[in-house]
Amino acid sequence: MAEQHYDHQHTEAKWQRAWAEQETFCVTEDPARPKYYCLEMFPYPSGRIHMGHVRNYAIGDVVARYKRMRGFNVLHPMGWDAFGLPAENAAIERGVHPQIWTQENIAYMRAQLKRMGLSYDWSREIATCEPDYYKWNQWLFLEFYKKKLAYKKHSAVNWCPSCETVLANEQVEEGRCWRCDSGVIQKELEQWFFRITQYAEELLKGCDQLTGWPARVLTMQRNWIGKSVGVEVDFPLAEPAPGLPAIRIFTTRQDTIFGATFMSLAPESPLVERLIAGRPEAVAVREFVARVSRQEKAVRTAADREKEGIFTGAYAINPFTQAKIPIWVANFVLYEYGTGAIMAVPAHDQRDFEFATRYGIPVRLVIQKPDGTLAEPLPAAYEDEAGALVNSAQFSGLGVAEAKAKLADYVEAKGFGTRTVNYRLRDWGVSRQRYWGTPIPIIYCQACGTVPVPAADLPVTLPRDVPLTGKGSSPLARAAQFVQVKCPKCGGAGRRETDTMDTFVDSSWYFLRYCSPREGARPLDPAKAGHWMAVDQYIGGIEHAVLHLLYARFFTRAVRDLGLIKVDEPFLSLLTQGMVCKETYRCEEHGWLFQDDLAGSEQDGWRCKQCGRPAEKGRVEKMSKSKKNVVDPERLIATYGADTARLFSLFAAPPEKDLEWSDAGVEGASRFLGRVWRLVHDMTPIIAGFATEAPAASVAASSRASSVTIALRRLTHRTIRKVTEDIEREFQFNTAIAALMEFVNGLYKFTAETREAGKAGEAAALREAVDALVLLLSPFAPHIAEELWAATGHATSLARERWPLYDAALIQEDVLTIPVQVNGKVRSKLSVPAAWSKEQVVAASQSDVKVREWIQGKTVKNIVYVDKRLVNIVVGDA
RNA sequence: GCGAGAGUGGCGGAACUGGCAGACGCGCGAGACUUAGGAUCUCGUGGGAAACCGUGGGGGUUCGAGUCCCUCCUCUCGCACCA
Repeated sequence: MAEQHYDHQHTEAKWQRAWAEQETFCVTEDPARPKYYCLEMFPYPSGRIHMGHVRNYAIGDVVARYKRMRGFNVLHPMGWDAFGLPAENAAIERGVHPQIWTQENIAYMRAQLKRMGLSYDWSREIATCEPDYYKWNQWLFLEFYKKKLAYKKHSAVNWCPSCETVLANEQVEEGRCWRCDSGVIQKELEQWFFRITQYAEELLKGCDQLTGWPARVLTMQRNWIGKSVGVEVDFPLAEPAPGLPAIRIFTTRQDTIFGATFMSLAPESPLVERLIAGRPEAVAVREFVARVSRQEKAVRTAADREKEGIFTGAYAINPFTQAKIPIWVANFVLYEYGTGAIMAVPAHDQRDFEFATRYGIPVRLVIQKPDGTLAEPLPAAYEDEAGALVNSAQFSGLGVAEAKAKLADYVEAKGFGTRTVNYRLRDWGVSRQRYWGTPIPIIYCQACGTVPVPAADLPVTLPRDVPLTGKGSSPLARAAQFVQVKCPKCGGAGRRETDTMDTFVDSSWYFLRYCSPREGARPLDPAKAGHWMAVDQYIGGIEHAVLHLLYARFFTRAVRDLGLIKVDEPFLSLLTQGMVCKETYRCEEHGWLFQDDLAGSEQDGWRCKQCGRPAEKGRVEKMSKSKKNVVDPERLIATYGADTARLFSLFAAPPEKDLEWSDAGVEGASRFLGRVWRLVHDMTPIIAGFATEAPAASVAASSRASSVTIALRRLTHRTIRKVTEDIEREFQFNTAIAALMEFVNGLYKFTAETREAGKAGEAAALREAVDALVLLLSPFAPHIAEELWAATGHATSLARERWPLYDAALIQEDVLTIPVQVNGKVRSKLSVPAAWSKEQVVAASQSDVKVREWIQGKTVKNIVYVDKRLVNIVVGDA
């Protein structure tokens, strides 16, 4: 028999080879066709792909293949986010050079991705650790430096006192060093920054344009940028210090300024020292400041951290009440935000309230609730903005919103201060004291100072042999050959910057590089980037909702302002796929257990293979090595094939929701493909005589409109519509695949009947159905689809075929089933011609035997008719 | 605490604008073909003996509510001293 068993290994390898040899998915700019840029977040080459990758890239590949079939010229590239810490750890732990380790991983993972049958243009592959790529990181850095978008300043870094090293944020786990578990402290270092805050307002406003992004990602971006509109106000000192007549604060609640009964400074503020100099309080205050800044990050940032502070001995004057108010230092005031000093209004700010209560500072009510029920002493701060001002001189009686405006006017008119906007977004610190990253292209010269490496000297390549110990600061600092350099300006002795760039820099513009990946003179070819950008559909994990996406949006604007591209936003539409999860198992003796470490069964209970104790079934959690609930895609693909792996991960849940792993679900996906395989091969002899071209025409020509033909064609065209709409509507692949399953179930019924009849018209309609099935299946399971396409007599690759279109006329039913309700409960179902009018359907429903039982002896009060859908007869007692 | 999202059969999940709840898959049951089948094909499968009851609980709007409104509960994910 022709069908035999479906051999996925052979078939998948065969088509992967064919696609590669024919360069099926290589693209160039084509003015004749609309472009479509489909992009999935590129992976870190950690060694092997995981199920999250499978899902991410399966989703992206369906989009790319579907859009291609819809006539778009699709750019679908892939590459490697290849710089990063794990490579350095491998070097420290196993003595493998990061470059070797990375290259080997890339080679392995590339082969894995190829085995998934993903329709990438591999000729555009990039790896960020290659000098050809990171050269342009450096080039962009220098352009930013020219525009003062890159600058250097002192800043606090995470420091592990035991390892004596700087830690990246992601190496700090709950305030502790990931390696030795010591408490991480903050240490001041000179670091490079990108001035992302210059674009804060634009990045915020841009969110409104991103209609193709999930609302929650936009919310997270907006919150991260954190715009606050308020005023800065000077509070004069009661006894001005030399050169320090006043302390400037920032507030968004200027309406409460009459309630400011003290001030608080951040412990880090340099003003503290100037205020306490020569006072008896100085010693105690210094001690307090030292204690707070010595505190570990985890302790300092804990949510329930107790508010504490110390009085400086100095007083300020509230410019509105003229009251003399004490100046404190408080642990909860942030030096980095606003002016590092606040006016404290205990009646209307919970933090100030707690502080005031603890230290016996007066609480002054200045906003009264609309119902007037607030009375002193307050049990807690009233922070709500509903209400009116009281105890606020000429401003008393104003509503909060109005008072904010009037007080801001007043502050400006009197010269007390100015309206100000603050963002919680901070400039992006890009210096990393690591080896495996892009060297920052800067030289320090005794005579000339900070000197950028001339563009002609790029790239500054990473020296190959550098001892990596994980101790101390930048590894590059120990590479004398690298550090010692002539100053490009004066030729004198210079010293290279030894920090490397944050790897987020690499991923902030890689999507631009894909447009012209081998461009040698610039980071990108403006004509090509102009053609392809922006990315039409970006797909990746929600974990990048803030940082990566925000940095990429910033880079896009910065590169735009260098004149290289024209777009403002990099990603028009964003799909954040859910996590891949699986149940966990735990043994009280041996901890988390792999599936393979379990004995027993679901019914009889699971046991630990090692000790025989019962294994407790835990909750469904994100697949992770630590929980031992991972599934290796390689095994999955080897056993079931890439098509099954893809189909399962697309069918089990909608893309943006979490997906729960299920062995049975994989079986189901595999079984479905087997069903398709057998069905199509069963039909091949029947449909062989019918042209592969224009099946619809041959159906029409030979059809004598038998009921079988009509029903078959209706099923075919309904399926085309359903699958198309589900893909177009938010990529609902799970329901699209369900529709294909229904199609196949339906076709199985037709084959039995049709083989009996064997009429020409029906065979032609079957040809149409089978062709449609294979085409509709192809984005999801491309290998088996190609094989079936060829088996049914087609000479060309499916990948270049057009997506089928449905004929609306064929979808129409001629007989409808209308449920008839009595008082909202279904009592009967009517089969009526689709052409019937309301009156005809209503009349038929009232004469229906089953309906009559329910309306007999009752008064018909109302009849609701929903066109072509339902009748509801409302009756009451006679 | 604040913000967002979600609670539907034994399980994963369907149900676009209010209109037959449970598509599709898994699991389970029955049958067919078989030396055999954990393969394949067909049929059935929310609960209940039934009237009826069923989309986290309670209330409301409506001829009609999984869907809209109010309220409460639970879970998940973000942000958590940003003045």
